[in-house]
Amino acid sequence: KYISNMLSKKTKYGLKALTYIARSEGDSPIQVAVIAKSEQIPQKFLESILLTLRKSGILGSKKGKHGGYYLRSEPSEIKMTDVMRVLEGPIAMVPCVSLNYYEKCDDCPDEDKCSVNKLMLQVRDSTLKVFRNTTLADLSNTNG
Amino acid sequence: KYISNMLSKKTKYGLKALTYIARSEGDSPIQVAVIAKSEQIPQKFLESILLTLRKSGILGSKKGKHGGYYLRSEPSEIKMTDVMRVLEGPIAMVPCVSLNYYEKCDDCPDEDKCSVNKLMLQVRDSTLKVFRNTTLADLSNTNG
DNA sequence: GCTATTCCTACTAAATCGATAGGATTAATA
DNA sequence: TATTAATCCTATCGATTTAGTAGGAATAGC
Repeated sequence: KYISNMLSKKTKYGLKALTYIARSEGDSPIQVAVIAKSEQIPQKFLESILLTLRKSGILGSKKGKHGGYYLRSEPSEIKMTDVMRVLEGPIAMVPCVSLNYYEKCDDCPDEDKCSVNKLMLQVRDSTLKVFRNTTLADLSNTNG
Repeated sequence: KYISNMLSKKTKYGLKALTYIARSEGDSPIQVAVIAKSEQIPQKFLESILLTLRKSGILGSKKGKHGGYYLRSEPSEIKMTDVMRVLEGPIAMVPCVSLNYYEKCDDCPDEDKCSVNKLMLQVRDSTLKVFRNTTLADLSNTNG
């Protein structure tokens, strides 16, 4: 078995693109083609990802010539919890411990007695803590 | 999109089965059929899962009549890090932050400058912390 | 009106997941 | 020794998801 890559390419590309935009913050929007080339992301794929981010309200866009994408808030205001939920979906590893998308497991009569539930609750909490404490500003401040 | 269920059924079933075995600790091994029925897991699927756990050394088995599976260590000695690695694979969300299965990302020239890397490193560390601090004994002590 | 850009819909190849099928092997016991 | 009950092994399969690709419509600037 190869390495399981639990983070999808979509999310990875999305994070890289957001970081790129945050670093390029000027007055004019950034074009998909520019990001795609710089970050080595298939352009058409990136288009669809940025579209998702725009629909979720994280990015804004401008059409036509000299168009592109821009951040709708300051990087320091953009939390990873929001970004990850848009790109990757619920943060919980099982629906029965999800804050925003809770669902009962059909195979589990009693959650209080479920060992999986207890374990995954801890994982969710610790992951959430990281995402809540990290903003896009932290990502783009990576120095190099 | 439906709820993303990042934890596979395999892992979920495996954890439940291990918990069941830990709780039933007597002198005789536990049969697949018994666990499958009690935990509502497809028997044939469970067979393959327990086989994996046996091959990894977490479970032992006895063939033939009155055969079955048993733990090879005390529940308090069985760490979730090991169990999760066997069932779900590497704990890291991206190969480039994996302790045991490290691989460089082909699309990433410099890891030190990579924003995704830094974020996922934190997630890995916090998840690892949970798995290191939890043993099968903790799971089976869930009272009910 | 030309051109550069986002926006939208649909399709596809490959991989993975969640099983299922069918039997080989082994051990207890009558 | 024959029967039976269990693990062990290999192969297959349908459904879903992933990671794109294709093709063009809509829009804005010049």
